[in-house]
Amino acid sequence: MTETASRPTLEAVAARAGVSRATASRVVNGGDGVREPLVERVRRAVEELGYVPNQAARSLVTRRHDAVAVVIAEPETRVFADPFFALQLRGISKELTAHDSQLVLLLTEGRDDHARVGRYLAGGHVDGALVFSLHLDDPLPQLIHGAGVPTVFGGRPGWGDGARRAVYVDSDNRGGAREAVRHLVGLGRTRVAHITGALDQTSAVDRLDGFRDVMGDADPGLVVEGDFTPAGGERAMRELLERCPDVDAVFAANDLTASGALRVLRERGRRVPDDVAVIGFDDMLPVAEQTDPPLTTVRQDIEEMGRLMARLLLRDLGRRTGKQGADGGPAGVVLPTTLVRRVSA
Amino acid sequence: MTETASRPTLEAVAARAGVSRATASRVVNGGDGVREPLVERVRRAVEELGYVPNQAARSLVTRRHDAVAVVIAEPETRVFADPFFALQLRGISKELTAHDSQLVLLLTEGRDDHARVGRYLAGGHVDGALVFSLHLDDPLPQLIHGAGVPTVFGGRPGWGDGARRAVYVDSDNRGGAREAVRHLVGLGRTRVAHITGALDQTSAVDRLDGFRDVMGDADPGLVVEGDFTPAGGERAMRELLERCPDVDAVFAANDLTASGALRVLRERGRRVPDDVAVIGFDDMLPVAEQTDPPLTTVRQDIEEMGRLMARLLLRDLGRRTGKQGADGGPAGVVLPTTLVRRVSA
DNA sequence: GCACGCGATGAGAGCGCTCCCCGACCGACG
DNA sequence: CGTCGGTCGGGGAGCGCTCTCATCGCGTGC
Repeated sequence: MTETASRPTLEAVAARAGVSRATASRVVNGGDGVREPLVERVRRAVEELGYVPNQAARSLVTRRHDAVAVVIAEPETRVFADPFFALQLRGISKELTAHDSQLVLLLTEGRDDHARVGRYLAGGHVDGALVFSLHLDDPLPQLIHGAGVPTVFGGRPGWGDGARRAVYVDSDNRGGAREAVRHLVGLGRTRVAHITGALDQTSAVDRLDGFRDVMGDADPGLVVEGDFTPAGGERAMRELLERCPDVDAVFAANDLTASGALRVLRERGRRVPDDVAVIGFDDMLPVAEQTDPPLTTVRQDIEEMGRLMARLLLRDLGRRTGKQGADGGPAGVVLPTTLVRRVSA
Repeated sequence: MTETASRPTLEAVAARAGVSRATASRVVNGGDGVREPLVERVRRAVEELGYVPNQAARSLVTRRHDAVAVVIAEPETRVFADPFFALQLRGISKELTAHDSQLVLLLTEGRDDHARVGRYLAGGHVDGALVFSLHLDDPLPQLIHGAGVPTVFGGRPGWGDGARRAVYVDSDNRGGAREAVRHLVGLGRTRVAHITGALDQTSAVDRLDGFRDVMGDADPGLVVEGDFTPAGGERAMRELLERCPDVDAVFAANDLTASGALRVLRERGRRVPDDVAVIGFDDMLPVAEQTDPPLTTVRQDIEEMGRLMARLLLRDLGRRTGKQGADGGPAGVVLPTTLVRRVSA
């Protein structure tokens, strides 16, 4: 067939259409300012030759790449393997595709990788970056911020001052937590406990804050630290039952934690939701729907988060005439959450 | 700081090091044939200037991109959101990173996207492609095969003839299934059933074949079609219990299916594994470890699959002197599976 | 009917890099 | 000490494209 025989160039298209390279270029790039008959001729030539622009040559002169890096920091098996990132990637991918941008995926684990990512971004291979970094002490966000690449963060970045200027998209962790806890209170529960997530992540901190917004610091014994895993949920639940046997409701930092808690509750003969009501967070379907009983939880629209991140970045890239948007910028966009009532609360 | 002020070029590095552009280039690309003192001078200049090669300019002349596309076809929520792809991506990413290649992620759903992907790959933006396509009738593999881009498939592609020549990496679905079923037989079970996966996917077909390898076609009533979902597993299990109440073992096509089956079994008062032994497939941790009882299952090393795919592709790219490896090539590489014994069988 | 103006087209200069090829320089041998 | 062979460094072309600028042709207004 069409062997690897070097692909046709703009020059070839122009020749076949009987126009100059410049005109052919104009048509390929939208065709403004070229009269209809010529446009038609060029289009046909492109078709017949199977012409595809050489992106490298184009980038060389435009300094644009139509590519965005997605950086996912430290994909420990547990974290990365949950459907979270898959959904975000879907959302991001859809939005980027709609704008003819490519998605360059950068997965990192560990310091060496950080340096590599930093170099890559600073190297100007992509127009911008979407960064997921879960840990408060992760140096990556700062590093990237310093690289001078337009960036949008997924989830509120945890670093002090700079965070204020960073653009990010996050779920309303605090508000969602409040809603969950209020729901429990509305059910008439008085001994409401919270199993936190890994507190080195902003989402865990924010959910804890939401819990406290409603419950205050009344009984510190009702807050137990978890780590977003089922095992952590089990451990925390055991501790909780020991410390406060009269607990009648648990708000778990995520669904996985809740599933662990549920197991302990069942094992100890506590009925859910009769004796103890349980609420999770995430609405991670394979988990939330499969627990026994099905889990009431706070849903966040993960895919939409991804889409929004991409949209924000693309918008920023679009109006990159001057320097940084000096308009004091919209630091963060926070997406609403919704309480999904199933059986457990 | 270092404003966006155009990044330093090779020219600048050469000037600072007091050598020619060509020499600087040689050093940047390995430094063969340049004497030590000069190498050192250039290296320092690179360092001081913070020089990063312009990939576009380089690609323009070398026709290499150091980038590989990963195509994931039809990421329906369910499919894409399971940890499967995340793990494969990890494996792929690690291998690519080790070879200084970038990972361009292409997610598709539907026909339009296919065309887009085809165009992108044919456009020569990447050196090769890693393709995941789950459905037997998916036109994508053929389309890509036709695009003339070096490709490795994830999972045995389902299309007729061409498949024979395609390079792919797969788990030993058939062998794993055999092992699972033999284990059940070894437990003394005589009425062993199989809940299949979605039979438009090669993995489901292969697992069914493995089941038949051991059980023959003895009792066709013991094979029920599922769809890889928990709901499908429930439905199939109900049908099975109705049709063959004396069933004493179930080999489910994957863990999700098994979790659905387990639920029905529990609901019907059948004890697992005492009355009915159950085995899944995948060893998808969040599921297999959380079922009640914990699931015995067939583990496949997903991350390794990804890594292997990347390695195969890179190797192929490396020796791309002539045309396709005319050595009749190693069509497929099949990774072994292992039976993980937990409680359910 | 003629001059002016504006929009459409073509020519050409690079973008930053690699790589070919020639010139120069070094050491060694006669 | 002269000359020849081998090796290393520099000059230059050109990858395919975009974009500026000059040119051309047409329409319009007086």
